[in-house]
Amino acid sequence: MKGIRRLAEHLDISIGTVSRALNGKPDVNEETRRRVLEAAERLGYVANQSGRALRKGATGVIGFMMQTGPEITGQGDIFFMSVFDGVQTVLARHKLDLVALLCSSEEDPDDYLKRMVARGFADGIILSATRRYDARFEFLARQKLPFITLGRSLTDVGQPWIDLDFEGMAEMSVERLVKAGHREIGFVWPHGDLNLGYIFVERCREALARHGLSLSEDHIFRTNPNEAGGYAVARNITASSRPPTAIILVNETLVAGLYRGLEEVGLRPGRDIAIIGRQSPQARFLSPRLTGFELSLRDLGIALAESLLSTMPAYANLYPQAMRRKLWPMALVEGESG
Amino acid sequence: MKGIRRLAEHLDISIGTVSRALNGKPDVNEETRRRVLEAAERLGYVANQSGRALRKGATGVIGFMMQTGPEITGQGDIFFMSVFDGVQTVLARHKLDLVALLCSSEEDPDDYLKRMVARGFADGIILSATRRYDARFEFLARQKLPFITLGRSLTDVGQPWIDLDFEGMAEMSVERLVKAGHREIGFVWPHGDLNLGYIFVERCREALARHGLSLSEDHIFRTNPNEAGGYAVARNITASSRPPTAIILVNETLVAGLYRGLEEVGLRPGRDIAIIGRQSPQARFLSPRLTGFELSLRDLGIALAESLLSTMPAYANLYPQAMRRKLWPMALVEGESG
DNA sequence: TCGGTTTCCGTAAACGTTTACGATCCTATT
DNA sequence: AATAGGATCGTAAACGTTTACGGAAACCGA
Repeated sequence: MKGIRRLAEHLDISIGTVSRALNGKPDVNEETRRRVLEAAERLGYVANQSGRALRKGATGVIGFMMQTGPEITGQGDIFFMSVFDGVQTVLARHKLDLVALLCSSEEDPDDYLKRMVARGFADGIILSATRRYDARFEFLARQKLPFITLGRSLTDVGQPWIDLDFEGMAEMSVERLVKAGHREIGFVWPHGDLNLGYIFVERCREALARHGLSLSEDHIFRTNPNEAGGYAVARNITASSRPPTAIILVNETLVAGLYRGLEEVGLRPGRDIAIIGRQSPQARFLSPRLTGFELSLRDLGIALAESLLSTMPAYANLYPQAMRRKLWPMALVEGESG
Repeated sequence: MKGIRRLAEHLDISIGTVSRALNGKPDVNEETRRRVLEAAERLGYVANQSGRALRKGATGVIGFMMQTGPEITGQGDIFFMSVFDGVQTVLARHKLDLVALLCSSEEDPDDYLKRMVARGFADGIILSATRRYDARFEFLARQKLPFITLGRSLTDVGQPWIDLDFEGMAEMSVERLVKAGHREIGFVWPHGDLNLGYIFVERCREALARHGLSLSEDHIFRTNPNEAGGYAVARNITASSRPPTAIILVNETLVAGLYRGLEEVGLRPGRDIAIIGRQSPQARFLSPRLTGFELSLRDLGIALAESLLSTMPAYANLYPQAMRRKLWPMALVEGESG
């Protein structure tokens, strides 16, 4: 005898009443409810996930899809750990759990998501690493599964999203560098089809144009979004026919490699070449100190969760004013690098 | 009409046969099986996770428990992404999926694990961030749930484990530094109750003793396992009454902060103070180059998965020779820091 | 031709919950 | 005292699978 049946037998009441008591239904005597809760606590009973999900059609789980593998796509590492923490503080209020759906680098993300959804794993999904065109959006919309994306895409099915304000970052970075006299500005654009790169470069191009400058293609340095990629950029800069005097990094994952590479070719950030990037726990301890954009990852996680819940029928009324779509602001923290 | 019933109706055969066909049972005509598989593919049918788990008592999911939050416990960031990738290559062979069970920094890990297990989430668990005494081991053993730990603990319930060879690292580091003439060696020990710190410091003490040296308590620098923690250590070193001439870091997460801190107090690694740590993607681009220990994270993940499977009745025969307990070797990669 | 196998498939029970429905008892009102 | 209505609980169906069991047809050897 297991599960709720055991608990019911132990208390000598029916399993229906036990279930109602545990789920806070109104039609159960308060004294009985107390007894049930007490016994459940003592026997360590927790409702079996599969049985409950099967009956209710809801799992109580929110999935955060992310890619695994040595070369992380776009955002780095500790980035997610902080966002998760924010998401969870919201989910915990509703007894929802967060799990990371880990798509192997060997599997197609679209296939992976399909499998997870068909399995009925999660009641809601958070998508990251959004691509220029992202079939996952359409798929989830067809499945009528609530989801939110961390990042935009040209594929738009009307779902809520939150994205970092790369537009603002582009404008401010260019503005700052031009004002400091730079005319040859380089842009580091990670390989892959992530949408953020397109947005960023495009807005940089516009900002340059406003000053009568044009963005030449050989000032766009495409590379891998990791330290090795940053290292490679340093070489490419010096090999360039018109070496840029300033570099803007849209990613935060490769700045350490870039620093190292620049040092090896005798360029010191802030003195010989200006660098503007993104702040991160790692970047805080670079030398010379990085000039870059910063944001609260935990708050971002909170906003993501609240927006997602606001699209889920069961929780929508609790978050009436949650933001549906938002460019998440980033603040420039001045260092010595540019 | 949904699920397997829809598929069966569509093919005009019984749901029993459909299920058998999909699950590769022998007693089904090959022609029928082909039709079923083809139709399933075309309609995008995947068995519902809850229904299947309820009936089979198995979920087809392996859980990897990890803590979230801005200060990661012990191992960093990209560390896990690489390990995951290794785990998944093994799991994929058996159509098992890996999910990360994300324990919020606000919740007690023991409680969290209990909830996840009671829910019946996973058929097997991989535990990381093992503590000096870890109640999770006993709990999982009582539940008879297969699990493996990445890390040891004084709590030992006979489960398989794989742990980095901190013993070897301690011995080799001390040996190398003593040979280079160092007599005052400092050790960075992250805050928290992770077991690895105890093992490491103890073995260092023994290695020192072999050379007639003793490890004085004020040469043990306890700090947070992140960059800020490394930064703080630099200050504490100079404030010490007998400043060490060499430092060994058991963690890989704080070396960047330490470098920065040392620079600010005018100490250059490799010239003014020796540093031995752990290699990582980030560390590869430090300057001066770090001397540190390196390992294949992907292979580690593969070994973890194979060992776990070998303890699960359904897969045990496939991995008869999987290692049950293993100190995972690390190789010293010489840099310029020590 | 006939009994015995094999091959294939349908039926129905089970997994652990939740919840609609109805039954029972009690209280209050007329 | 009769009745209405509320409070509380038990019963049983349903969720979507898998699988033990048994039956029907086909096949095979004597």
